[in-house]
Amino acid sequence: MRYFVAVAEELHFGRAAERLKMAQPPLSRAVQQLERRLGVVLLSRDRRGVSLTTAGETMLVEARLALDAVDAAVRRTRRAASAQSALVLATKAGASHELLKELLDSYAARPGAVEIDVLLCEIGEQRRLLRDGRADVAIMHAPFDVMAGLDSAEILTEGQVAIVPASHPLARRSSLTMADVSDVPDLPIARWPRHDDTYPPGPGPEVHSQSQLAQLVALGRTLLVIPASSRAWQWPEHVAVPVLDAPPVTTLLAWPAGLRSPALAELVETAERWKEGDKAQL
Amino acid sequence: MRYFVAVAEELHFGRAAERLKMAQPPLSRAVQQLERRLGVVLLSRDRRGVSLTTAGETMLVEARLALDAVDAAVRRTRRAASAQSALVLATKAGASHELLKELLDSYAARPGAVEIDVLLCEIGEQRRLLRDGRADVAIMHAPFDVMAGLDSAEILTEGQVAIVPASHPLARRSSLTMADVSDVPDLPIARWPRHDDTYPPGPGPEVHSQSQLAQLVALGRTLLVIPASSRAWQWPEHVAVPVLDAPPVTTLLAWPAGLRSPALAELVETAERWKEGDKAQL
DNA sequence: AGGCCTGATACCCCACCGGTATCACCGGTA
DNA sequence: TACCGGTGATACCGGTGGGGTATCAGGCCT
Repeated sequence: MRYFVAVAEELHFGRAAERLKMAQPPLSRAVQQLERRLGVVLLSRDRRGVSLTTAGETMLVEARLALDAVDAAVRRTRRAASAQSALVLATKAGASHELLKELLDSYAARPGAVEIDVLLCEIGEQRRLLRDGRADVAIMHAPFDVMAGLDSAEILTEGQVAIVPASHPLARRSSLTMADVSDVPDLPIARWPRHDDTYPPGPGPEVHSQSQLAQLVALGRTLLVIPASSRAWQWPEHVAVPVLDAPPVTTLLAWPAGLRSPALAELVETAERWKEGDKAQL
Repeated sequence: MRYFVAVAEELHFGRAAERLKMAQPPLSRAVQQLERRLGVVLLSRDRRGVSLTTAGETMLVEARLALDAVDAAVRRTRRAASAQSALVLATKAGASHELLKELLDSYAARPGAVEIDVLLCEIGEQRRLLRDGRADVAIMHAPFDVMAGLDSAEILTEGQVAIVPASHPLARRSSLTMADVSDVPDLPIARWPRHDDTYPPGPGPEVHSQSQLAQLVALGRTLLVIPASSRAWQWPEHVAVPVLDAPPVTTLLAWPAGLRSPALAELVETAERWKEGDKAQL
């Protein structure tokens, strides 16, 4: 199955074999054997190249899930065996430090607390980390991250702010609307790749990592609308202006549905208690 | 991994080997090898028997998920290859016939409709069927069924009714409350097994299948609170009385998160359109 | 002390996986 | 049209490993 996925991704037996660090003939045979065992043709080998059949497409997505599940089993088991099973929490680099720090501190103060490793990842990568067992729980942001397939607990809901250069006219406003920021010619909003790795059309710069975006913001080349608590990116030469009608962003803890270990349950409970306390402060 | 799960479930190498239709020694070796590869002790072989270590417990749940995912890949791929990929819909035997029939009929009337196989299953079995690929979509009932890990679309929300023998005093009431039905000495509510196969305490009869329950209802030995549309179980000698403060039950379509095939998307859209039409009727 | 039941070990054999060498086929090109 | 580059398939071979049987080691009963 791993072999099939490699071939399906490369659409080329030679390159796939190279990636798998093996020779091409056994790879061909292995895929043929998989097809024979399933009784299904997964790849159509036309002259000049390979393409997926519809069954092959199903197999590709299902096989990825299955392989991730196997990886997850291995990783989580290893983790459960070693050093009193620390939890691994995945979070985007841009997420609020203060929020996370407070949460981790309150959790660490609990009697039965286990160690929590923080795993920084790129945007949109959390799902994958949870699925293949590299992480146990992630900080995510609704409505940006799709929560499908995950259980979650809300931590904080807040408005969003626009980050603009201090010298820009918009910086003098005390508040903005989406209409104000969506079509600023000299500060186009950056474009992220879609799931198929193509970019949506538009004037903004193409970015695929947080650091790229940070760079562009620092240069004053793009405008950013982010949750109010995500202040990590605020340079002195930039100003944060509330965007009144931006959809509120909810920060939440998310974990694979059904995999609520005792340690995780405690963390979630801490978060919920913290949230209550936070509300009381407001 | 399959071997480990068998041993972990039986907690006995001999019986596990028998179940796997193989001899005991290779099974022992295979499990040892898995432990060596993971670098983790999964089973503690004490004198007289086998028990799971904590790492073994994680492995058991993760391995089950992984094996199900592999099964799902095989099943869904096979299905995708054969007969223009029919959808398989899983539903409890007790769910409303009329609702399902209307839904299937409206879907079948659509131009691009594929065939839909209906798979009847026991209560609580739908998750498993979706997970291991025997079904693509299921009819479930919130709040009874936990939707974690699944995407879903609501079809219908309705109140619940109590099914009581026509001769019983409660049958003469035009409506009831939960307090009325929760503590009727001669009609105790049946008890279902929990996930660990033990039964909650209480006076009611223990049941583990729909047919058992149907039998008890027919005998007038238990009282039942079910969604108003689930009339399949209504015998002439029984009466359905609305229970005003019973939590409303929502019937919904559920499918594994993220696996929304085109055919499934059409079915969901049909359901949602049907729901709108239904509202208009009210 | 001896039988039993358990899981582990010893040893054997064949299937299968991976490697190398080579073929069959197609497309482009001179 | 003949050649060549490139692709995936086939032929064959060797070693690992998974499965089998026979047997051992240790704990618990009688």
